[in-house]
Amino acid sequence: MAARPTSKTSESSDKVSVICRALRRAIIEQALEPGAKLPEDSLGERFGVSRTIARHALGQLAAEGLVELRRNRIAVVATPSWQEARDAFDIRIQLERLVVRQLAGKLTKSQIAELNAHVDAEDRARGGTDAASIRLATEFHILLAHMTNSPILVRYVSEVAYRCCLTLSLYSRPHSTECAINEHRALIAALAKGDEAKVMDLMHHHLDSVANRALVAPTPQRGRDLLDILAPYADEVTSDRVVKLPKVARRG
Amino acid sequence: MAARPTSKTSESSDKVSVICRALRRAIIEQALEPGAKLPEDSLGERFGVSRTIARHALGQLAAEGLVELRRNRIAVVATPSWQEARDAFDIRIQLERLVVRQLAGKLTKSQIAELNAHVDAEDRARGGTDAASIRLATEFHILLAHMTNSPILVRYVSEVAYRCCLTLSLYSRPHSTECAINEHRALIAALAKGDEAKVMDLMHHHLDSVANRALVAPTPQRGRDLLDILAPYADEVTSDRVVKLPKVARRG
DNA sequence: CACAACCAAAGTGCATGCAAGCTGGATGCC
DNA sequence: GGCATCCAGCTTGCATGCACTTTGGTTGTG
Repeated sequence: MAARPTSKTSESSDKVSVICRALRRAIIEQALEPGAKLPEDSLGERFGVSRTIARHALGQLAAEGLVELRRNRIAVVATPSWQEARDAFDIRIQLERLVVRQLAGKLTKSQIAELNAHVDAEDRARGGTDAASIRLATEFHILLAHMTNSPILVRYVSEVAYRCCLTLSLYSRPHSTECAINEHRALIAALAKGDEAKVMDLMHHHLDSVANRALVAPTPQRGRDLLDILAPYADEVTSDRVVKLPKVARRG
Repeated sequence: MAARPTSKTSESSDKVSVICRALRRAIIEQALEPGAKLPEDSLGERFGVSRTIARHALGQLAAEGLVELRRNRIAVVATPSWQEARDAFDIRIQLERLVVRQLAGKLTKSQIAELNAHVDAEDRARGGTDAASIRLATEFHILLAHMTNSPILVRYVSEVAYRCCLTLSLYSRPHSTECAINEHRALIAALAKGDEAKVMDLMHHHLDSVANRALVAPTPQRGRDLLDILAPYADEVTSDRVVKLPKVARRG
């Protein structure tokens, strides 16, 4: 039962994982929007490490699908397509059904208290920024996964939840997290009660409505497929002078 | 429509991904057993690259759960516990149910032909080494995942399938892959017929029986928790001189 | 003879340096 | 004026070098 120092499953060294955690959080709080550039030296300078470490961290995040690495190009925060977002949610639903199935009726009193405390925090954050709400809502699900004591499940649920988070910045309108809090409370109650089928259904519908609230329509306004976006404008290109391309300003 | 050169989603550069692929394959073919040491210099020397690249590759594989990285220690091929193996299979079942749900009745003729050809290859490999059989059986599932055209699903199914493969070397007896081939054929037939529920059930039971054939008993004879393994012998330690510790020979 | 401290070899942790590739603006040509 | 070309800079790709940690054998001591 040797106390495993810092290394979970992946997360090689300390400095690398610190940078990973920081970037992950920045991404899910939308401080770093999809498409934001992540040059190695800037990261290294900012975190007080060399490019080698920054590079390694970017590699890890790329493996998680949070950043995109292109050869000889600056790494950018990933920009999932609408379809990928929908797929991510479908996977997440299945994984989290597994989580609650394992947890139903098996939670200790202190665990239930912990969950309730977390939802209270979500409640308090309702007036604050969207970023905090989204992060807390995601962390609720990750907290659940942790309670399964299954490292693999924790890893996959975390990863896919972060990815879903990422899509929220892309396709979601603000203030779509409001009602999720009640659904979280309902989940806790059902978990405590211990009805497997019921709680799996609850989770399923909860995530499904989160997805539906988020992925309002398959119109990736800011999505990556700008060729398709520009298709409607293609006619006018030949006719008149084109308005200045609406190149999104990525950096303030 | 620039042809994306080699980079899929993760897999930063070429050299790194080459090493990753080679190691992955070596691991699932059991050329590298769980616990096998993977020193950075040896890898670098073997693949003709510097430690930097070998290190990066190890980082990626660690992110996939195939190798374990411990600070200041030589990286080793991962040694999942029995419980982790069971969890991996549970996750895999859910993910692959998703795969066949998306695929049921939507496969083209050429895709079905491709699947049949693969199973034929599995059949031919039946006389050969276990390693080849296991690899082909795993690749059948990954091939299915690819046909969903969902990069995320491909990634997760591949990862978890490799992890399951890894556990096969740990807990499975040889020749447990025999009957899987028929189940693969049944899956293809059901997919072609297009009955979603039926095919999901088939996949569920197929993977469940693979898991049951593989994870024969929760007795990790070669598992990592050697403290538990030695527990029964602890009594004798005090009484008589101990026989030479059965330290498993990891390297030929 | 058993045990503890010590030390050299091996291996990782990380930074730096140099070569190669991409980006974007300036230059020259039509 | 419009367009292709070229060049400078920035950024990544990768190897090497040094410091630190672990390891396992050796030596000294009770």
